[in-house]
Amino acid sequence: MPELPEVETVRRGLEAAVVGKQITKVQVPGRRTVRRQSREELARRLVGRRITMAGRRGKFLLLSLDDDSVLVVHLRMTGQLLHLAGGERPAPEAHTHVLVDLDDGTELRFVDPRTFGEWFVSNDIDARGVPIELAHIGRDPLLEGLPKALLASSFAGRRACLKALLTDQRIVAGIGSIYADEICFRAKIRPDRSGGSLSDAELGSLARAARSVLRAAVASRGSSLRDQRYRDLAGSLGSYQGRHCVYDRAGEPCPRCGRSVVRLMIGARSAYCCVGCQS
DNA sequence: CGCATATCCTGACTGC
DNA sequence: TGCAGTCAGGATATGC
Repeated sequence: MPELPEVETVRRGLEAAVVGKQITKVQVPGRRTVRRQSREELARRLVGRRITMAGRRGKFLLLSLDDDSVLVVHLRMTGQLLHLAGGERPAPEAHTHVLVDLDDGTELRFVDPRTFGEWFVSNDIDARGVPIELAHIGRDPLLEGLPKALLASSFAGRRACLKALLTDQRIVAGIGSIYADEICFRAKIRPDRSGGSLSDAELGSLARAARSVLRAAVASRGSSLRDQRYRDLAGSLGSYQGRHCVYDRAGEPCPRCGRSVVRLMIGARSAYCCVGCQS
């Protein structure tokens, strides 16, 4: 659910709130959030470190530390990273799996009901500052752009449907279900088309649509759905949901042609589109 | 290799 | 009102 625009909004919040701060205490009550190392090891590697940079690659948050390691955080479906002001110490809400105290008296909390989210500390960082655990992640459309040629070479000969390819993080990093549907709508292409069937012009439209949808969504601080699960660091909702043209709008009129938006099933997953103006 | 499917998990919602 | 069933969809493991 948190996709590139939501994660970028959290990253910007982290940049303002925690960069330059030192970690003084780490508690990991959750059993599932830290999986690649022990909870004790994660805590040991964080305490005493200063946060030097807040980065992002696709849907992964990257907090660089002053010993050249990187704290990697992925929100997955329901993860929330919250920053509590100094002195503000309410009892942790349910499903709070990690608590990090900072030297300015503020605190970071990770809340994640479905426990799919993940934290780990990596020591193996490549020349771009990306942990080797994320080496398989593809191009980030905001950081590195999304040229038509990349889509053309990645989609050529592929039978898999466009939505599956757009959400394949090895090709393009950061697009999930919401933005895949919105990007396909803007590009006027059905999400159930096979990747290999797209024309050169359609690949161009898709690349342009991806850039403009993602940029607009970042400007609106991401999308908070009906469950209001996605919130930024301060707990505020995004507003891009008000601009969704098709996602979760089955039965409502297409804003472009007026025909009813439909929900397709691609595998076991939903895809929303307008069959009137997407082909 | 490509592609589809199952899996992890909780909470919101639906229908009886 | 309660309760079973369904859906949500991130990434990864598996089966073919």
